[in-house]
Amino acid sequence: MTDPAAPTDIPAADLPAKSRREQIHDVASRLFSERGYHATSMRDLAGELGMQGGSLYAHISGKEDLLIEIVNRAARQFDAALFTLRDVPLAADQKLREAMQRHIRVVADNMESATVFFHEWKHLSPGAYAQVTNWRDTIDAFYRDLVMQGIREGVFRADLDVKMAANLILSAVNWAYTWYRPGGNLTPRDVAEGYADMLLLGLRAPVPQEASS
Amino acid sequence: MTDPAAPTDIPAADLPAKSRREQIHDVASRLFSERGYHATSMRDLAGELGMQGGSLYAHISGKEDLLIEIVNRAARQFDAALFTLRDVPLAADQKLREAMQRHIRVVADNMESATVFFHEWKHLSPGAYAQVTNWRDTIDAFYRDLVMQGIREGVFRADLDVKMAANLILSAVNWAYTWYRPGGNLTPRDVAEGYADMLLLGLRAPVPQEASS
DNA sequence: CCTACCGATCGGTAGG
DNA sequence: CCTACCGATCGGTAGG
Repeated sequence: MTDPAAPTDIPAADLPAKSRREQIHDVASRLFSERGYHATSMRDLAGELGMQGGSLYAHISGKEDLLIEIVNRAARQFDAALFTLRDVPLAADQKLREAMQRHIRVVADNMESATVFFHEWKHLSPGAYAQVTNWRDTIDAFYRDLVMQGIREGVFRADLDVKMAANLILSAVNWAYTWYRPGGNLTPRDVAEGYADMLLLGLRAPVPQEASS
Repeated sequence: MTDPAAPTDIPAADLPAKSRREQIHDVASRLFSERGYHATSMRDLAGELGMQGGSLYAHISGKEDLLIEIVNRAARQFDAALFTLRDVPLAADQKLREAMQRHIRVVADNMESATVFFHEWKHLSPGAYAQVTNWRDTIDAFYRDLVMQGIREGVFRADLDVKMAANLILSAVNWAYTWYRPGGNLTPRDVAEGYADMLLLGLRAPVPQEASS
């Protein structure tokens, strides 16, 4: 009948068998990002997975642990993307391009957990909350160091306010979680390159040099 | 006894008598911004005002009406700040400076309601939700028009992607709600001027023109 | 993973 | 603005 070599009962390559734990994590990311942490009930979550509310507790220890894991995993993705860049010998403008590209890619590839990360971390209990604020400080420091490097090397304007420049860069890459649409016509790379061009060169047209024609 | 002209029993100028309705609105803005809409109970709210949960309903008609009013009031502030600027005859770069200053001022002067606005509008029921998305579109359009004006006038680079430029500007002014601290050493004007300088001129140091000394 | 249940708390109302 | 209450729903557990 059908080709005996056809692997019809093997999961498609893009659908590797996910552990139940992983499925719960994914659905929680989606629901928390769409409705918010407190507006999502454990029964909502269980319903989407075709099980009863109480059954979730065979796989997880509590609602907050789900939030902690989503937030921590997002934080680790940003870490992995940026900190390998710290000591790469690139000029500051090139390093900024690369950092923005990686940063935006993490946001774009994880829109749901990024949204949870930015909106729901305030609802963590003190321990996990403190971890996130510390993490945020290290990301801020990464971009401030990058700006300082650029000034030191003469690649960036000497009169930049380091903190404000870092804030401006962070605004651009973080705010993407509010408007980026993964299926659209802009890749994360397009956004990062466009943003980096505008940030590095400015919006204003260059003053026309007296043309020597 | 005391100077009869001294208005000692008149509320201080900075503490005008606020209606109970207004007090509820203020406390709700604070609690919703700190804890989120769904994590704030009507009893929390009443407790901060020294009353019982049920008593709130003598002044308001429901929890969501509070959220709607906070969000709508914030939207109206942005409107009032930006739309009076639409037809002002300023060059695009100057208009951008002014718009950013006004936009950031609205955020800075209303940190709590701005936070509620950006985080909680998704929890509105369909009618109010649609109003907010429409409003967001008009703000986007304002900045896109501004960028287009600048390109048309030759003030901005001709190769700008209008949508991305508008997004970058919006990122800068909106993200301020996450880090600005009203008591700090930066006024909204400082932030707006610094951001506008960086956006207009770029972070990169000008290429050294062969000095004609 | 289900059934059945726990105490706690929710937004909101009735009647005063 | 309070007391007392409503039905609904919450996160989580026991026992299987």
